[in-house]
Amino acid sequence: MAGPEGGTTDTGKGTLVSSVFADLRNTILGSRYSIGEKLPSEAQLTEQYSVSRTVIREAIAQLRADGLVQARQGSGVFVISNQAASGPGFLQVDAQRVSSMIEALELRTAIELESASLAAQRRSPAQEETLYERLHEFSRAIQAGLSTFDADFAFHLAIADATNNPRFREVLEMLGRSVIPRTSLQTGNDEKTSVPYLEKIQAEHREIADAISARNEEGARDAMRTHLRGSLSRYRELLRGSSA
Amino acid sequence: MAGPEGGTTDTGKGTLVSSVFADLRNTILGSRYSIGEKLPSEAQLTEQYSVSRTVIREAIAQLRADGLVQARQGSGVFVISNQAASGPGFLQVDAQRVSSMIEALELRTAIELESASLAAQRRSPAQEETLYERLHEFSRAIQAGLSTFDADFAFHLAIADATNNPRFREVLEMLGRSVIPRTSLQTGNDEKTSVPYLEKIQAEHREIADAISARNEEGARDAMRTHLRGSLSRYRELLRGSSA
DNA sequence: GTCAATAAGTTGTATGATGAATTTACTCTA
DNA sequence: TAGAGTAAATTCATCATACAACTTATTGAC
Repeated sequence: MAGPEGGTTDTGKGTLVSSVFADLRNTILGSRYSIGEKLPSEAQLTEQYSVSRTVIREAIAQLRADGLVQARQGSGVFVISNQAASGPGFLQVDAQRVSSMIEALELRTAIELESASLAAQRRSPAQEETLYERLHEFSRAIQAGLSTFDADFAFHLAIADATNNPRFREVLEMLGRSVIPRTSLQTGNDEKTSVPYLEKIQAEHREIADAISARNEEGARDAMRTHLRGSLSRYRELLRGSSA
Repeated sequence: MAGPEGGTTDTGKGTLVSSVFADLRNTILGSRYSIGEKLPSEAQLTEQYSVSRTVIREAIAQLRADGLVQARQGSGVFVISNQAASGPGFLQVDAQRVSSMIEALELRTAIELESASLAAQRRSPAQEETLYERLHEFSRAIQAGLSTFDADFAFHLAIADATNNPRFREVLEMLGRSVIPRTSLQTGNDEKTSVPYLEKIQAEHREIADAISARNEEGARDAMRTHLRGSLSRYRELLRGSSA
């Protein structure tokens, strides 16, 4: 077995297939691939997610069923659409529109407040440990000058897992990474990646983790609210800035 | 029945996976399985189509992406819908399993707490009016001896609308009516439809509406929590009862 | 430069094994 | 006999390996 690390999000509940599927789906819908572009090969994805080829193939089969990709034998898997075949209202966030991001973020706030509270009630020792491990990874990413993007999301997923209710992870994966300040929203982004800024985030994360660890429901909820309120206000600022 | 039968599309075009997928899909959409029915096991399907488990599993993965079936480890693969593209059934709740209902209800609690709070902040006068109208409809349904089912759900949707964030309605619709105690869960249901019980619900609803009307965020949140906590405990009781 | 043969890379399928969750059957007890 | 507890059988989830089929890049001869 290879180590339980790798690219993005793994450890947790739900099936591996659904995790990989959700992640790939978000990646595609988030326009991180352009139409016609080729996905990494199955072998590469196997590495990236640290799962077997079986899992990758089933996830891709689901993407195919959604009409997002098309596989060509001998050649590769290609993106043929980046729009959800959204029928009656799907939770698709338009990462280009700030207002859409704010809507999603409010929704996510709802989920995460309860998530933090439930996690404080129910976390297992193992889940507590995982939480701090994610915290540490975030720290390492800062020091290494790497993107904290995945580490941030992984931390929030770990909280969701600590509720022992797999639905919370599902919704979070569905909403994708819409909370996390993206450089994809052009915003002079220097500030967003500055070390002091990231360390503030890290401190907020620690606050949340500590409250969950102490089984302090109220504290966890409050710390999470503070954390997300920060993101929300930053987005609101963006919205004002762009319309002004 | 070995060999390439089982009905329709086989040899000829495309991959084996797409063949098997198309055939299974047609079978399900053609209502040859009823909702909740179990598909043949992977081993049986392997025999039936004379293909490997890999192919069967990928085909089933696609059916899952289409929201037609749901796989339960250790149990089997079950049909959960026989309608095509009736929405990207993601957060499909298995109404047959009480545990699944509880999971969904916890999720819904998260949404509705925030929803009530935001509604208290932002409701327009028109939305306030709508809220009381729904309340009234619920009342009328009780007196008429009709089902309060739709009225109940409509009330909650009205709150979601009062947040002025359309996502809240989307999620609520997605989760469906899973909060509302269903007679579909066999439960001697007489109690559930009794007038005193319904009037208690109605009183709780009024409490919520009043708090939103008064722009009392905390109050709205608390009233909603009380309301949903009731449903949750009723389900928990069911769970204990059925396992005993 | 052209073209055919070859090599390397990628998806499609098959097979066997192990783990985890659930259901069913059975045994033992009171 | 009834019931509880356990053992065994099912069934999906995942991993690992192997080979076939197809595409693309490379090579070598002319």
